Order: sequence, then structure tokens, then C-alpha cells
Amino acid sequence: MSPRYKEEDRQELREQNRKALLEAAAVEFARESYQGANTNRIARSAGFASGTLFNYFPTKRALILALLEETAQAHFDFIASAVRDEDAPERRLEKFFQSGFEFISQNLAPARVMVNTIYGADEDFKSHLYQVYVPMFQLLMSEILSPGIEAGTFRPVEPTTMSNLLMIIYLGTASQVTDDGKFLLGAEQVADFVSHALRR
Amino acid sequence: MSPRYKEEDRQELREQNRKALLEAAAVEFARESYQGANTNRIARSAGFASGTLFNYFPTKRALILALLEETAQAHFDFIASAVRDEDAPERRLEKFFQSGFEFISQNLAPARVMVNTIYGADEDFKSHLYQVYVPMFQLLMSEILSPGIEAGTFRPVEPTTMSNLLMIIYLGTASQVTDDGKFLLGAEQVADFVSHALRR
Amino acid sequence: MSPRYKEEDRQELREQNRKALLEAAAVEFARESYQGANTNRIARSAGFASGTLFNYFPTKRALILALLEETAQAHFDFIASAVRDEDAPERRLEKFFQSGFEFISQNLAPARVMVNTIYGADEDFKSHLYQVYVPMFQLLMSEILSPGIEAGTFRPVEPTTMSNLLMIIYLGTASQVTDDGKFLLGAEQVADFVSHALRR
Amino acid sequence: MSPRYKEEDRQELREQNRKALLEAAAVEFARESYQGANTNRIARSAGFASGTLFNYFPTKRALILALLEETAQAHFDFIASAVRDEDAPERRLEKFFQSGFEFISQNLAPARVMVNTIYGADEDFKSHLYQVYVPMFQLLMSEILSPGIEAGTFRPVEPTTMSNLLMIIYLGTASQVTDDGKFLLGAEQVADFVSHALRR
DNA sequence: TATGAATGAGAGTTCATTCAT
DNA sequence: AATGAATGAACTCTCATTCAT
Repeated sequence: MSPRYKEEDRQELREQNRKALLEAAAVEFARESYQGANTNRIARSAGFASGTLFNYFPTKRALILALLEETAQAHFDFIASAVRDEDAPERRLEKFFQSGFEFISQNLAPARVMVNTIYGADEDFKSHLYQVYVPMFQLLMSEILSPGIEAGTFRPVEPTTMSNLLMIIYLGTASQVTDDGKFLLGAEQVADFVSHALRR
Repeated sequence: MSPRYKEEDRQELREQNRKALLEAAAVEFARESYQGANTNRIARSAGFASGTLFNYFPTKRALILALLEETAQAHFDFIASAVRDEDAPERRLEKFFQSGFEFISQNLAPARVMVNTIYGADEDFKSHLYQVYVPMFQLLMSEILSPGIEAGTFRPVEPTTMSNLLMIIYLGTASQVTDDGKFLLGAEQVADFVSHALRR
Repeated sequence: MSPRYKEEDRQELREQNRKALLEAAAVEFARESYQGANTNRIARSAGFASGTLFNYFPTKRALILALLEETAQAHFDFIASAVRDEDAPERRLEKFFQSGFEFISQNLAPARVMVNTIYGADEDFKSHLYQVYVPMFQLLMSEILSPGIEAGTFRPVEPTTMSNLLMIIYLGTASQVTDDGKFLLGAEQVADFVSHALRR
Repeated sequence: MSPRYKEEDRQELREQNRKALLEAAAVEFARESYQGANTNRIARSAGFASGTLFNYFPTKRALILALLEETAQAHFDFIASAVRDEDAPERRLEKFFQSGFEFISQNLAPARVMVNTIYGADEDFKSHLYQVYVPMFQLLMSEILSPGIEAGTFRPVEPTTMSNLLMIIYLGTASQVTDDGKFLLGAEQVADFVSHALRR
């Protein structure tokens, strides 16, 4: 009796609502931190009643975890795709910073939540994020650093250590954003700095 | 009528209690973040009743601000003193990281609160911290980078930008501490990386 | 999607709950004074959990202000309507006291809160009440005293001063209620006294 | 060994301190109401440490009771003495209001506490005050009203009722004081009004 | 007797979550 | 599925009172 296409519409609507809630959550978490965020406010600013939020996410905690996970995934996808457009390790490194900064400037609120979380107090959130970032480390290690060292473009460094360092530099600089959305340090400056450090 | 000779003792005791409360606060803030921290728990873990905390700090907010301010001051003093023991800019740069990591390893909880705050959501806390860190930036700029560039030890870079970058790298790496208090990246590794980046 | 026809019911229920809370508040404020009143007790005695009160009134202060305002309004409406049933100024004066005492005997708790407030320490509450009572003063002045003076029923007095005095006498006498709800002085006695004072 | 005059000095000092505390209490109670008043603040504004207050008054409640009692006593003494300077009942009535207003203008804070209490919520305070005011009612009844009625100066009224009414009018009008200490209605206006009401 | 820090119960307010509709 | 009022535990902060000095 219930036609199939209605089912699909419903699914799509659900997905839209979910996205709207995640976006509102990002803004709230970015402004107020996890503990300070108010789920009622999130729901309302997404255009829903307070209870509706909990039809999509069972708890406030699940909400931020979903946000972190999806943001981290998109973050990785965006960077990986950009990096893989290039072949030369040095160009790839540049692209890493370029695309990273671009992603963040286009996703200010979620990115901010990510950084707050990485440098925040909640160990559970942190370890969750680290897990999601394993592919990013692997990208850095096996698709940028190792090839570069092998090719002699980069001086021989320990790839694990160095990818850690690169992530720290990337997140640290990319999170320094003024109120009007400009970076304190540009992607080029940072990439240039790192290039110098890796040069033979 | 009030016995005068007791006055000093009382002041000293007050100072001790204040310190105890700040220490307990650092541990709590480090573990739970500002919003999640519980003032009752802080007071109790410092050995006091809940109300006593507010005889020393008028609000929870004032408590963390005092903690941040005093930590940042000690942080700067420790690093500045170590840096100034050296003359050569390159040695000073090493000392900056060395002493910085040392300070943090000896002040894990307060340092963690500082980093959480710098990368946290509360803009008021942040701007408070930035103000207290002005001397640290000046140390980097006018006592390490500029002399090094002038002496030809470092390649010519923009000192403001670079001191920003150095602080980001320092805080980012020094805040990566495992549960048992070990750094993910050692001070030497970080100093070495930065040296490479600044070398002519 | 939200069922529209329920909207009215909900509004009505909300209004009922609000009234219940205001009534409970009146009783509590009358017994304990503003500062001594306990919002938890108010909510519970109205049949709600403690937090519910704050779904209706943002603060304890807002609660008493709403109570004062609505009570004063009803107070004025009741008296004005009774007074305007009469034409002769002397009869109007009688009606003023009669209906005033009647209102108070039927609204003991709220009336008590009003009088406590007028003679209380909180200047903000007081000035709030004075504003709400402007119409009452005007009723006394321009619908009772002035016509009476013009008609020669009352001796010539300054209407502003006299309406102040009348309000003081009215509130002072009407607030003297024994535990079982009887007035120390009856409306007739008071009206009679005032009549003598105003007679030519 | 301990010389007698030292004992007296001590007693006198104690009395001075007590008075200072009562004065400070009057100001605080007048501004904040009983429940809102802060004993620490009272002690400090009288020049003492917070604990000292409790060497003079066992509880906050005892403090206000002492204040009320002594104020009411002084109030009565002042008025009674002035009234008894006159012989004619009509002059005595005038003197009652005159001296009453004078007392209040010279004792603004304590008087305000008295009025707040009379029209306040605490039944225990109220009955305490009523007891202390028995002499004042008797003064009105047997030294002003009854003689006046007997002499034919006043029309025949029920003295108990009327003395109640007079007290209400007196307290009501005398408590209407602007911020700069001026009465809304002058003693003469009030006395004049009452005279008209009592005239044959 | 004066001091003032410590106490801890108590209060207003917040908010994640539930659930009847 | 969406609503939004109700819930009540939890939290920060206040303050009368105590008491060691």
C-alpha cells in the first residue's frame, strides 16, 4: 500500500533534518564548548522543538560524537582528494596545507569544535577523534613523507614523529582564525616553513 | 586589641590555602574542563568545605582566571630565565623548547588548563591569556629571532609571524602528553625541526 | 505537522498552570516575605516540580512582579467598576472603601503581598507598584475628590495630597486582618471617618 | 585587685559597641529587609569583625528584636513627652503627629525597619512590636481621645477603634519619605485632616 | 573580648532527557 | 515523527553561626 517513493522522501527528509541539527550543533558547540552547549538551543536554532533532537541523536554526547566523526571524515576526504591530485611529494605537502586551510575556512564552526576537542579535556572524545584521524596520519606518512624521503626530496626523518608534528602544526595554525574568518598565518607561510624544515 | 604578631602567620596560612585551592582547581579543570569542573569537588579535594573556596575566589570564573594568570606568569619566568642563560640565538631557541617542556612536565595540570583554554571556546579566557603572554612573544621576537637573523644564524623571516608559529609548535607539541606524563615528541626533536626550518 | 487543533488547549492549560503558580506564590510570599520565600516550595505546593516554575517565570523576581502587576490590575478593576456604579461623590467614596475591603477579603494572600511590598524595603518593587497604581490615584482624584469638591459635597482640599492620604488609610486599615480573615476596622467605620474629615 | 572603675569603663565600652552595632543593623535592615540583611556586613560597617556581632546578640533574630524594642521604646518616650507638654486634647493630637514625624525624620533607618516590620510578613516580629506599642495606644486612648471626647472637643467615637486608626494614619503617612528625607505629607496636613474628622 | 576563616545547609536556576499528545 | 511542558538532579554561590587563636 505505501508506495516506495514515499519511503525515500521520508529518508531524505530525515537526512536533511539531521544535517540541520548537526550544523546548529556545530555553531553552538563552537561558541559554548561541549559542556556549555544547550541542546534545547541547538534544536530551536535548527528550527525544531527541543525533543526532536533526541529523535535523531540519543544523547548530547552522541550528537557531538556524530558531529566529530562526520566532520573528520569530510575533512580527510577533502584533503586526501586534493593531495592525490599531485604526484610530487613537495607539491603534495603544499596541497596538504592549502586544502586543509581551505576546508577549515569553509567549515569554521565544525572545525573549531574539532580543535577544541583535540586540545580539550575529555579523553573519550579525544581518543574517538584520534581513531578517526588514523587515515590522515597514514596519508601524511605513506603518501607524502615516505615517498619524499625515498625520492630524496626530504631529508631522512622518522615518518611517524614527523606526521605527528605536521598535524600539530597544521591544526595549530589553521585554528588561529580572527573573528572575521581570516587566518593569522596563511597556508603558504606554514607550508613554506615546513618545507624549509624538511629540505635536505 | 587584635594581637598584631599573629597577622603575618595568618597571611601566610591564607597564602598556603590559596595555593592548595589553586592546585586542586588545576587538577579539576584539567580533567573536567572549565564548565565541567565542580567547585565543591575542588574545595573538598583541597581539604576544605565547599564554601571556603569562595572566601578565596569570588567566583568560579575568578578562580580559573587567577590560575591562568599565575601559571602563565610562572611559565614565562621559568622559560625567560632559562633562555637568558644563553647568548647564542640558536642555543636560546633550544633552551626555549627545553625549558618549556620541562616546565610543562613539572606542571602538568596547570599547563593542560592553559592549553585547553588557548584552544577552547571561551573568548574571554583566551584574550585574558593572550595578554598575559605578550612578554613571551616579545622574548621570542626580540631576544631570540631578531638577534639570530641579524647575526645571520637564522634566515630572514618575519619575526611576528615566526614567533606565533613557534608558540603554536611549542604549545601543540608540549601538550601532547601520555597518561604517564611522557611527551609524544621530545623537546630535542621539536627544537631540531625548528632549527632546520630557520637555518639559512 | 504539529496538530493545530491542540494549540488552544495547550494555551489554556498553560494559563491554568500559570495561575496555579501565581496563587501558590502569593501564599508563600505572604507568609515568608519575598526574600524568605522558597521557589521550590511554591512550585511543589502548586503541584509541580521545582524546575517547572522557571518554565513560566524566568526568575523569582519576575514571579513576584507578575503577581504584583496582575493583582494591582484586578484590584483597580474591581474598585473602579464598583465606584463607577455610583454617581454621587460621597457614595463613590463609600464604595471605594467597601469594594476595596471586599477585594482584599477575597484575595487575602495577594493583597498582603501588595501591602508588604508597598511598605517593604525593595525600592524597585515599590516603584513598580506605584506605576501600576497611577490609575487608582487618578480614580480617586478625578472621579471622586474633584467632583465632590466642585459639587460642594467635600470641603476644598488639595486632590493630590488627599488621594495619597486616602490610599494610605485604605491600605493601612484594609491590611489589618486577623488570622481568621476579619478586619480590625470595618469598611464603614473607615469610610465614615473619612467622610467626616472631608465634610464641609 | 581589679579596680572598680575599670569595670565601669568596660561596661560603657560594651554599651557603645552595642549601640554602634544596632545603628549599623538599622541601616542594613532598612535597606535590605530582615531576610536580605547580612550580619557580616552589619558588623563590618559598624567597624567590627563578623564574629563580634554575636558577642552582643546571640542571633540575627535577637538583633532585630533588640532594635525594634529599643526603637519603639525611644519612639514612645519621645512622643509621650511631647504630648504631655500640652494640656488641651486638640493640641495633644497635633503634638502627637508633630513629634512623631520629628522622631521619624531623626531616626529614618530604625523607623523604616519598624514600619517594614509592622506591615511585613513575620508574625512573630509583629506581635513583638504590638506588645511594645501597648503604651502608645494607651497614650492615644486615655490621654488624648477620651479626654477630648469628655471635654466635647471631639465627637464621640470608640477610643480603641480610633486609636488604631490614628496609629495607622500616623505610621502610613510618616513612612512615606522621599530619598532625600522629606515627607510626602507634612505632619500639619495629617493633623489637620484628623482634626476635621474628629471635630464635632 | 575581638578576630576572621571555616563551615555546610540552603537557595535559585539550568538543562538533558522523557513522554503524553 | 514532532512537539514542548515537566522533571529533578546538579551546580554555583550565600551567609548565619562557630570557634581556635
